[in-house]
Amino acid sequence: MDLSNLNKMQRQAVETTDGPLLVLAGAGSGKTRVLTHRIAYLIEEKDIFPSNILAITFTNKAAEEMKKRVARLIGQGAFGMWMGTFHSICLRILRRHAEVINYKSDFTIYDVADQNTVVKNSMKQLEIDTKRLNPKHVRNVISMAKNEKIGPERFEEIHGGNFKFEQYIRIYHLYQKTLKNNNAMDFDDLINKTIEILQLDEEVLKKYQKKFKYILIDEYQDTNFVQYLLAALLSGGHHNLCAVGDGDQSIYKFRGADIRNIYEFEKDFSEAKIIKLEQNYRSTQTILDAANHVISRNQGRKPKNLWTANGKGDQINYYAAYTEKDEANYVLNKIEQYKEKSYDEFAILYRTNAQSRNFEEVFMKNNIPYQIIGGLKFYERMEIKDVMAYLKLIQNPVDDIAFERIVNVPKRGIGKRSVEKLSDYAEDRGISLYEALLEIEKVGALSSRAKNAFSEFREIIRSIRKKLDHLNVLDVFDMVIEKSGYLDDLRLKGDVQSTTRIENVGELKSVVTEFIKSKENEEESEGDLSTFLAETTLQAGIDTLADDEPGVLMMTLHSAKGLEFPNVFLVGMEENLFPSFMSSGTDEDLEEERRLCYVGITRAEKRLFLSHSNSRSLYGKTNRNAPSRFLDEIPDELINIDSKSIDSVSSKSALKTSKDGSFKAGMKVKHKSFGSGTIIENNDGILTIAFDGQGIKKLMADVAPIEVVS
DNA sequence: ATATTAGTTTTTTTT
DNA sequence: AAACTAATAT
Repeated sequence: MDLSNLNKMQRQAVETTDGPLLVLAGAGSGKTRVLTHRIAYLIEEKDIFPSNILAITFTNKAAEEMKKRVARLIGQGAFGMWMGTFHSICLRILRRHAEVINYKSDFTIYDVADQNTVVKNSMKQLEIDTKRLNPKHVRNVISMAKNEKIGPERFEEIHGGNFKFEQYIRIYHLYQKTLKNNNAMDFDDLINKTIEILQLDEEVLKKYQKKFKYILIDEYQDTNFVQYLLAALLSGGHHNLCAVGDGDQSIYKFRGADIRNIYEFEKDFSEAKIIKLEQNYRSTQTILDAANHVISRNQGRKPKNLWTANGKGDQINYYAAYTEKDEANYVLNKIEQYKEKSYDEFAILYRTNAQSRNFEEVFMKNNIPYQIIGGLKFYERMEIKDVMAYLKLIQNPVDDIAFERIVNVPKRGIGKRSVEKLSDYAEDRGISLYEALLEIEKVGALSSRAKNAFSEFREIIRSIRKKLDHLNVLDVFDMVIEKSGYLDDLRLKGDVQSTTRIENVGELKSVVTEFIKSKENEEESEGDLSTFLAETTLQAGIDTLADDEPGVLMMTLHSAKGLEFPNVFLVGMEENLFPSFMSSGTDEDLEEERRLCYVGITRAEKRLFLSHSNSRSLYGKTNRNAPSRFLDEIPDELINIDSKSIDSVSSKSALKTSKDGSFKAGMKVKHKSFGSGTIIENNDGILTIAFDGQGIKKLMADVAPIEVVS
């Protein structure tokens, strides 16, 4: 095993194979390189079977990438090695041992939207007003409890008698019961239930402890309590647990991640060794200096000394935009200025998904290829959720959430009232909606007309389910489309939106086709419907990144974790936006925002561009935000101030005057009451003008009292 | 049962 | 500004 291209610390991290090991890996310090070499080293030098290794990554994409790199190192695939996210690893265990906790192994996974529906339905049943108590908030309370391994009973023990919590307790109980009845698990259950299996069944625990002789966990700073618990359980016999992470990059507190996991690793695992990787290979000295200065403001951190042998490189560019459009144009101009080979050398990182729109518009207008990661994900679109609900119901007929979603989609004359009647019938008998549907004739409350409509729906599902054993996923998909009449209905509507939806359903079909192709060489059970449904539900935004379609990448700072790009734009560096107004409450929240900023800065290899906009619209209102405090935390000498280059506005798309060609961006003008200012944009005769000391106004060119000064 | 309208609510980040 | 919800009309 050739370790000559590793530095001393990296090599130590590879060779310290036994016992608990924490690798504190600063940004860009070659962490993935260490992990892949470590796995290769275990296999080649220590003669460990790949099947005895478990490696947990943060995204499926990272797992795929790492598998490839290990294969390259050892000259063949590491067959039998378990590598994936906590959720996908747990899923594999759950499918095998679901019976231990009285679940059927073909359970459905509920995503956040499904969870919200369950919470809402539960609240309705309990007659709790969803106006007075936000279901999304309740979902979060439940999820946070689960992250701490607190089930409904324990939750009641802790909070019982507390008036404020009475409702949470009742909802949580019903929520969990509903999931069980629907043979479904939410994201948190995947981990919790796996732990339950291991705790309940000594033999299963022993089996996996014996199997996973070496365990590696990446991004350890973003694990939560139950994930820590799982790691501790699995490594219980041998303690060969290698955790890799960086406390300064912990950015998932809102999801239950606990930064203490990494800070207290030594306490949790006795005789743990700690290795620090402090040499950065990614960024220029300038970029690293900026990052170090920003993160040093955090009080609750363990100091470290991240350094690089790279040269100083370019200064960091800073631009104060007038408007969001101006900011987008600035980015566009810089991309054209610095582009070498391909557009994927650039990434635009922002705090919130909504910010992608302005950039998208500018790129579209100028024919620049781009990819947006995350946002409204493919699988969250209405039509995709509809078709998936058909598949889910066929796979798991007791899934009432899926049932209710599609019972009248496309419209077949089954109204709300009829579903309620069916639901009452089912509830009285303690059966699922589908089971009630099977005996629809016996549901007295329904009119014969409603019964007919219901039995039409029943035949769609039943006929496909009957043949399920002989069909592959693609066949099922085709039958769903055909029998449900879903596409026919969309075609009939014929509007633009329906056309897009038809295209999306078509794209889902190619996803199915791809899925079948990718599982050709696997065991039969790996390519079945329940695997397809689970894999798509557990997909991260970044997992959909297409490497073969080079374009400017746009994503949130969260999605950018673990990635690197030659040129990075950190946009929307404004107070209230970044740091977010939601997190300006406590120091702890603010420190997490600062870590997010640190993550953003350290994604950049060569150049970093920081920008903010004087005006920004949110909620249909235009706001003015001060520049982000994080900008002040970067030393001035590292920064080059890009002039408020009016050129950047005028050179491209912004200035195509049609109504009044006499007003151009950059012109100094005078207004009767607002005084002097500069034209930012002339959009079909609507002028955007930055008035000195008066802010930005929009005025009509042909009626406003404006005169050109120069 | 469904289409239309008016009123309301929302965006922080995600497996 | 867009998307969701509830009330009202067809």
